[in-house]
Amino acid sequence: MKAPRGTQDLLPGVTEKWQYVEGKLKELSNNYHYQEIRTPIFEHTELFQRGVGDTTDIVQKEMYTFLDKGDRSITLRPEGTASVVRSFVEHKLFGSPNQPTKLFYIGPMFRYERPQQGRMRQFVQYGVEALGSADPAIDAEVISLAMNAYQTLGLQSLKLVINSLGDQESRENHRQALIDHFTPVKEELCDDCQTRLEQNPLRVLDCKKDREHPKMQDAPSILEYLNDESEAYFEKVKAYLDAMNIPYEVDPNLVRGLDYYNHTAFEIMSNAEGFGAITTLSGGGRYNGLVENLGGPETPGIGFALSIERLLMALEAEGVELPIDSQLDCYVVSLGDAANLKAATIVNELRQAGIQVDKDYQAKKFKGQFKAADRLQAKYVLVLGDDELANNQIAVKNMETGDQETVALDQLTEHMQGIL
RNA sequence: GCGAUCGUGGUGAAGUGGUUAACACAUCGGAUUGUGGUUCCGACAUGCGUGGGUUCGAUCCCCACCGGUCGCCCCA
Repeated sequence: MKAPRGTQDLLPGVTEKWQYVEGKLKELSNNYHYQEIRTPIFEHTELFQRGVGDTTDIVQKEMYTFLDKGDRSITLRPEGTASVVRSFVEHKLFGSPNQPTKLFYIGPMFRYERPQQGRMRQFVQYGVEALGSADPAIDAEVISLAMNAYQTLGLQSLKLVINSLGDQESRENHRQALIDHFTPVKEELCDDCQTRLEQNPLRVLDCKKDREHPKMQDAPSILEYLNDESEAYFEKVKAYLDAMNIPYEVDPNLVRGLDYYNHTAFEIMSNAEGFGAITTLSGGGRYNGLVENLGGPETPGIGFALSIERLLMALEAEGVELPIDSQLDCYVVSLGDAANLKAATIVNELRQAGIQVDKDYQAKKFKGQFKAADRLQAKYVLVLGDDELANNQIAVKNMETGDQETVALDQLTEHMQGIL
C-alpha cells in the first residue's frame, strides 16, 4: 500500500519543521491580531462553484468532487477563502461589534493535479481573511503580514508583485476593451484563450502560450481602465506600502486565477536559485462582493494564502536552518532484572519532572544501549547496574565531555534539574 | 489533461536471458563478560514496482497498469 498520488507522509524529522513553521505563523497571526478559524475540510460543491467561480481552472478541472451516501455533491476544499466567507455569513460574524473580522486558518487543501515539485494534490495552506473593511490600509496590512510570514522565518529572496483589477465598473470597461482588442485575432490564439475570451477575457492576459502574440504586447491594460475611485484606491494601497518600506513591483498582467478578486491583487514569489519551475509562494487579493455573492450583506474583504510546502522549499533553497532542538535530555542505561525494574521507575519520575527521557526496550547490552543514546544525541546517560543499585546510586555521564559522576538515587531528579 | 524520464534490500547504487543478484552506508552480533562516536570479523533482498506476454528459462526483451521525478497548462 502506498499513499495516494500527490499526497505525502510527513515523518519524524520533518514534522518538527512543520511544527516550528506553523507555530511561527500562529505567533505572527496573533501579532497582527488575526484569530484562528477552523472550517470543514469538505463543503457543498456549490460553494466553490459560486465562490471561486465556474470559469476557473480550479472549479473546471481540479476539484475533488464526489457524491456522498445521501447523494449530496461534496468537494474537498481547493482553497480556504470560500469556506471562511461561508462561515462568516452562516454565523453572522458581520454582526459582531469588532470589525473588521480578522481570521487566519491553516490546514490541508485539495486539488486534482499532476504532482510535481511544489505541487501536491493535498497541500497545506496558511491564510488570512480580513472582512468588513474597505480601507486601503488593511490591504497593506495583509500584504505586510504575508511578507512578514516569510521574513520572520529568515527568507530574503522575495519579490512582491501587485496589481489592481479595479471595481465592477472598471472591470466591465476593461473586459469590453479586451474583447474588442482580441476578437479580430481570435483564431490566432490558443484554444484555451479562445474560450477565455468569451468567459473571462482577463485571463487571456496571463496566458503563457500567447505571450509573444503581437496583440498581447499592446493589449489594453487594466490600469488604464481604472475609474477614478479605483485608481485612488490603488494609489493609497501603494502609498501605505511605501510608507511601510515594503518594496513591490506593479505588474498589470497579474490577474490571479480566481474570479472573486477585484481591486488589489498580489503575489509573492521566490527569487532563490534552483527553486524549480514554480516560483509563486503565495497570492491574495481583495474580494468585495464575495460575501454578498454567498448570501451575506455587502461586505468588503481581502485575504491571502501561502503554501507551507513551498515555504519549506524556499527555506531549503535559501539554506535557512530552522532552530529546531530535538535533543534528548537523558537516556537511562540499565542491565539486570532488578536494575531494569528500577530504571523504569526512574524514567517515570524524571518525565514527571518535565525532563525528556528515554531508555532501551530492545534488551540490548550496555554497549548497544550507549550506542543508542549516542545516536539519539542524549545529553546525559544515566547508568544503573548491580553496583549502583546495591548502593542506591546511579552514574550520570555527560555524553559531550565524557565526565561521569555518581549521584544518590533519591536526589537524582533534583540533580538532573540542576544540570539541565 | 499533455510530454519526458525513471522504478533492484532500511538507504545509495552495480548488474546479467540460464546454478549462490556486486559494492558501499546503515542496522544487528562478536572481538572488548557493565559504557558511545575508531578498528577488525560476521550476519543481513519474501528475490529485482504490479499484472500479463515472448522464451526451454527472465530482474534483465515486449505490452499494459500503477507509482516516483521533472516539465507544460495553471496555480499555493
